Amino acid sequence: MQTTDHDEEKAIVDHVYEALIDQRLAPGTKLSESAMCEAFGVGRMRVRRALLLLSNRQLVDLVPNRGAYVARPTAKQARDIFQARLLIEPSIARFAVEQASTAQLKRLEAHLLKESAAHQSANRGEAIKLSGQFHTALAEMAGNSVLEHTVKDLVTRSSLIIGMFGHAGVVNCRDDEHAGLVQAFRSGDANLAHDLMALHITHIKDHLELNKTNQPQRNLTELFKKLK
Amino acid sequence: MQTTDHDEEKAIVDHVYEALIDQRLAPGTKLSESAMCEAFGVGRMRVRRALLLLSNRQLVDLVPNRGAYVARPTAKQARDIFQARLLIEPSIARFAVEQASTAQLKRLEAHLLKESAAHQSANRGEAIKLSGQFHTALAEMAGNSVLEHTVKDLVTRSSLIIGMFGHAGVVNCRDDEHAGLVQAFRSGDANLAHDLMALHITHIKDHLELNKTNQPQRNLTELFKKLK
DNA sequence: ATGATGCAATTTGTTAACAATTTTCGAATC
DNA sequence: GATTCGAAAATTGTTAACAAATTGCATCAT
Repeated sequence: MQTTDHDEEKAIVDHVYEALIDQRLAPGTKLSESAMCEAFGVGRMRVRRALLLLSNRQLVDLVPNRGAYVARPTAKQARDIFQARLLIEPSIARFAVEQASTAQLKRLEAHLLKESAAHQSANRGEAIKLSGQFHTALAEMAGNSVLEHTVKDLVTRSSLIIGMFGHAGVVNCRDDEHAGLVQAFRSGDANLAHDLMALHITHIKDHLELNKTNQPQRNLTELFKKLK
Repeated sequence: MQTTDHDEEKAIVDHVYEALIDQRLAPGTKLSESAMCEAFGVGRMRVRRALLLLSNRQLVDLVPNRGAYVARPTAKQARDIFQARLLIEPSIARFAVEQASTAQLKRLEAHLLKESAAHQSANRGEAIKLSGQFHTALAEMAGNSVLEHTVKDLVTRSSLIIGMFGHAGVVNCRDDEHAGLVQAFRSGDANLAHDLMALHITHIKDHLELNKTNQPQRNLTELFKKLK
């Protein structure tokens, strides 16, 4: 299978997803065409199409004549997203337990180990990245491509939400809750996995400050840096 | 607020959604750029971007150097889609009952009347259109934009699935089941709406023939093989 | 007829130039 | 010093020409 045309922009989109999950791209960040062209070594058309796809997933705001900006979810959107996650992901966990092969379970265990290590070594960046990937990994294991893509979008947008509404210093997922979920996998208890996931998502949501007046912009931190 | 740039291609995308739900665009239909340009009276770029967005929602297959074709869901995709609908839409129905304003309820009643009329007058095209819209209308009423968009995609893809795997002459939704749902709305019984929706989706799915040998294509090549 | 071959015509993909808008920055003014 | 204005620069949006691939069709040979 030769490299088709769409692979390049798919790669761009995937890289942006990853950067968002890892919280390396903050809400409101401008994604200028020239910068993207340089970053990925691609023509303007490819960048343009990638940005269109990202905006279609509501990860990027495309402002006419002003360019592309990493989306800044509203409190309402945040509530909708977590309501959706609370509806979908517990069942994902259930399906994943029911469908998991031993190889998949093994990979999940390995993932959890890396995640715990990152937490213990206070490697915040790595911890954020791995805890986001935990949820998408489960969605893959459930074996339903529709739910997998939906959850991937929701998890990615959740990273933006945490960037907008999370307290400073608080990591998005507590790894011990992930550990509990993996334990449910080991014992093959689908119902337990379901309930633990529901609890887990509720906890993530409860650590947000959605009622805080719509934070105008968090870019203030960046502005302060520049003032220095 | 003036008409922005993206409105045009958004309009194209919306029109295609509608045509797919109404089953006026069959799976496999070629959507050539020139034809689309003519149909919507826009430049090639707009068409191109609209097709990219549709392919991103898996409603269109973009084949390199060969153009865009209305997607032909596989049996696996069909199962995934209905599993997702069975997971999401009953809760949508519950939320909708809980959130519905009297104005919304009134519109739903009006919709049901039109739907019944279309059924009784054997207006197949109109009946298909309205029964598809019933589900998206409920998703709107639930007040969650994430779930609304997700359901809209799933319902649209379901129309393609019915075009692929449904028996000839069978309409996708039975209007009496929609009537039952509206009755649950009248009585404000959210749990009943939940269960009726679950039943309803199960019925739709059960009327498909997903196990039938993956209808490769009712294309001419397949017919030629059979003639031989 | 059937199938293969090659050339034209069509269709899709890409690039680059051009147009329109916004942003930047400095000078002029108060 | 702050503000306003305007032109230059930078950025985004659009168009059109060009390149590449596929399709259609006529021709030819079997």
